[in-house]
Parts: sequence; C-alpha cells; structure tokens
Amino acid sequence: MNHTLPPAEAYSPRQNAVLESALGLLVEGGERALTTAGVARAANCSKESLYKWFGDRDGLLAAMITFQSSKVKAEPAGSGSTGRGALVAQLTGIAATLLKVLAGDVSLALNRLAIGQAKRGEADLGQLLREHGRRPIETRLSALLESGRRERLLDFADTREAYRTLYGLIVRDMHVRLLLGDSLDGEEPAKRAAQGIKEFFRLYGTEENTGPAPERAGAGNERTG
Amino acid sequence: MNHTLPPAEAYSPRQNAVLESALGLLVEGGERALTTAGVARAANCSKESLYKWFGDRDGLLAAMITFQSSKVKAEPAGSGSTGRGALVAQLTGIAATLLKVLAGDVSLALNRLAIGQAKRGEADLGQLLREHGRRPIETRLSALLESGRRERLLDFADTREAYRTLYGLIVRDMHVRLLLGDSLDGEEPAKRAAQGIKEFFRLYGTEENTGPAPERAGAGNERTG
DNA sequence: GGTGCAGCGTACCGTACGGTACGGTTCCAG
DNA sequence: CTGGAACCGTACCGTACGGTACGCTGCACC
Repeated sequence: MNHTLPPAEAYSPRQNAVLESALGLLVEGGERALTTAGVARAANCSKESLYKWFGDRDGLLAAMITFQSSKVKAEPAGSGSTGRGALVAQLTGIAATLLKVLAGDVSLALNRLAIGQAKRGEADLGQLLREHGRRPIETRLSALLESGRRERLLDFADTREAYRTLYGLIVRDMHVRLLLGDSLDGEEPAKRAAQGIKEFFRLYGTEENTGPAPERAGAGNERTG
Repeated sequence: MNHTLPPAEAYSPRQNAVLESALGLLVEGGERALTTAGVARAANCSKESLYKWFGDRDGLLAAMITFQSSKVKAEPAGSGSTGRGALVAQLTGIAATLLKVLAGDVSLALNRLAIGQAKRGEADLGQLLREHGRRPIETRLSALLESGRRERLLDFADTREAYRTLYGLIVRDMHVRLLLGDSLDGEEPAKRAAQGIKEFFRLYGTEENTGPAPERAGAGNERTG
C-alpha cells in the first residue's frame, strides 16, 4: 500500500474515469477548484474511495500527472528511412507534436499546478512532471539528433546542448507565456516547428546541409535563385 | 482609494519594507506561506494596515509584483557607440542580465505565484508580470535589434519574430526547468548569453557578420579536415 | 439465502485562512 | 493638555477544505 510513488502500471478503469474527471476540473477552474469534495462530486465517487485509491490529495495530483502522461505516449516510433529529408520530416513532426502538447489545456493546467506547488528546494510534482513529460521528448529528439550526426547530416559535440538549442528554437518563450495566461495569437504549431528546424539546421547542419539560406528579410518573396 | 490597479508611484518606505518582508516570505515558503497573518507577523505590522494599504490579499500580491519590478529597473541605457562589437557587447550584457534575473529567487517565486494563480482565461497576475517583467526586456532588446538592422549588421523582417528567436536561443528551456524546481547545474549566465548571441548572429547576421563559424563538433579538437 | 466486500453519499471534525473589529500606544497639531 | 490620526497586536468570525467515520446499497461467491 505504498501511495508515495504512483505505480507504473495503469489504474483501474474506474480510477481512470475519476482521474479524467479530476483533470477536467483542474483545467476548468485551476488548482483552487480541485478539492477532494469537488472531485468526488464530479466523478460520482466518495471521498473515502479517493483516499483509499490515492492516499491523499498529493497522491491524487501525482496520479493525475502519471495518468495524463500515459495517455500522451505511444507514438509511431518513426520510420527507419534515412537521409536529410527524412530527418527533417521526423524532427518537424516531433517538434509540432511537442508544441501542440505544450499548448494543450491539460498540459498547461498540470504544469501550472506543479509550478505553483514548487518551492525553493522541494519540488515534488515538478520532478514528476519533468520525468514523465519532458524526458521522453528529450530522449526521442536526442536519439534523432545523434542518428543525424551519424549520417553526417548534423554536426555538434554535446547532444544535450544541441537538444536544448533545438528546444529553444522551437518553443522559444511560448510555454511560459501560455503558462502566464497569454494566448498564442496565430502561432501555428506546424509552421513554427518547420521554422525552428530550419534554423537549427542553419546552426548545426553540416556545411552542405545548412539548408537553403531561408527567407530572411523578405518573408514570402523570391527564393534565392 | 482604488486598490484594483497598483499605483505607478512608489509606496511609502514602510510599505516597501512590508513588501520586502512579504517577498522574503514568498521566496522561502512558496504561496502557502504567504498568509496575511504571516506577512503581518514577519513585517511587524497589523493585518488591518495590510488591508488598508493593499485592499485585500490579491492587492498585496499585485503590489509585490510591481514593487519587485520597480527594483529591477534603472539600468545604464547602453553607450551610444556603434559597430558590430558594440552591438554584440550590449546584446550579450542584456542577455546575461536577463538570465540572471530569470534565475533569481524572487523572480522565480513571483512567476510561480502568477502561474499557479493563472487559469484558463483569467490570468490577473500573469498579465501584470508580463507587463512589468517581460515587456521592458522585449522593448530594450527589440530597440537594439532594430538599431543593428539600421547599421546593416542584422537582417530580419519581423522584429518580434527575431526577438523571440533571440529569446529562445538565450533562455531555451532554462526558465521552465527552474520554475519546475530543477536546478541549473553549471549553466553560466555570461557564457550562455555569449553563446546565444553568437548563434543569433549566425542566423540573422548579414553575410559578412555571421561571426566566425564557431566551434562546432570539435570543442577543442580537429576542425573538419 | 447468507456473508462479506467494495463503494457511494453524507455527516462530521479540526484546522487554517481571509477579512473585520477593538483596545491600546505613539506621535503630531493646535 | 487635548483631540485625532495612524498603527500595532490580538481576538474574533465565517467559511472552506483535508481527512475520517458511518450507514446504506449492490454484487460476487458459497
């Protein structure tokens, strides 16, 4: 009966439904709306069951994070094709997915929850969110970057550094802005992803692979004849 | 007696001291520690005075944000010298300052507070924080970028886009990581700022100003024979 | 049919917090 | 000296929330 770290195996269908209700409540009204009584009412279950299943309120929050991350998983691992085009396509796809996930209601709500909870030093939910939410993306992107390096399409020394730069080029300040309540006015995920990847190749592509020096001052005019 | 929007003029010295105490309390224990009774006790003032000065708890939070941002202001507007070296130096300086501010205890605590408060739609403190914390940086950096463009050192179409890319290259995912409770292990602000500016010039510098194609894979070893 | 278990709904408890009221003290103006 | 304003410290109030206990129902199993 260790509730301190949520189990890796999934919860029961009933518990999944409860967690779904809780997530909806969180998305709708923020942390203040996520009371135990509120969750019980929204999910048509008793508070006693909540405490039996998740230990206490913090356990419920942790379960919500693991549950949500388990839903996002399971992607099509990418085709085995090689070459610059394939690499760009895969990177762009992951980048667009990343942007869409980060901008999603549930992700934002959970990040707000974990960040609001975090204090100097202790950061229980934050670590959980990093482990379940960010590390998978990092490993996938890093693997792709390194495969690109093996193909001599990319050139970098430190994978982690390259990954972070790529992340910065893709996400920029969008995430924090959204977390603070700003709206992404017209930031198209796919377009941003493509642009970020293009810029990344200009920085870390091998000489013949920095891509067509893309539209600079003229956004939409002649393409370098 | 409109407490809804905090006054532009500074608060009285006594009130400043109270706000300072409140910030300390927030940094130390997070939002949960920031109770009206706790602030009153820490600042040796009465709750009644708190409510008289700041209206209610939200007014106190808003006052803390404006107060803190007012302390960060007042920087040496930059020398009037021109040329690529000066531009790089100024950009790097601002970038380093930005990183140091973002990683500061008080900034992190206030951002956590505003983010935790933010909900889908309503985001009272978030807007305040963006206005007082992020917009000044954006205007300063944007002005510098445009002056660089006038000098034909930089080449970009959309200032806001260029600014955001610059921001992404400098900050990357550091801010969110810190907000989630991660520690920046060995990320040197000055070094990161210089690296980010260098990369930005490789993307947006004019042809002769993309900088010396900097150390790529070989951080000290052979350069692409 | 009987028995036990899982779970729902509700009532309940203790505490913590936002906000208000009040008495006492200091300080300044007249 | 007197009046008042500002303010401190504390007590107080209502409410909301986390967590627990209890009675009831439905269901599986024997």
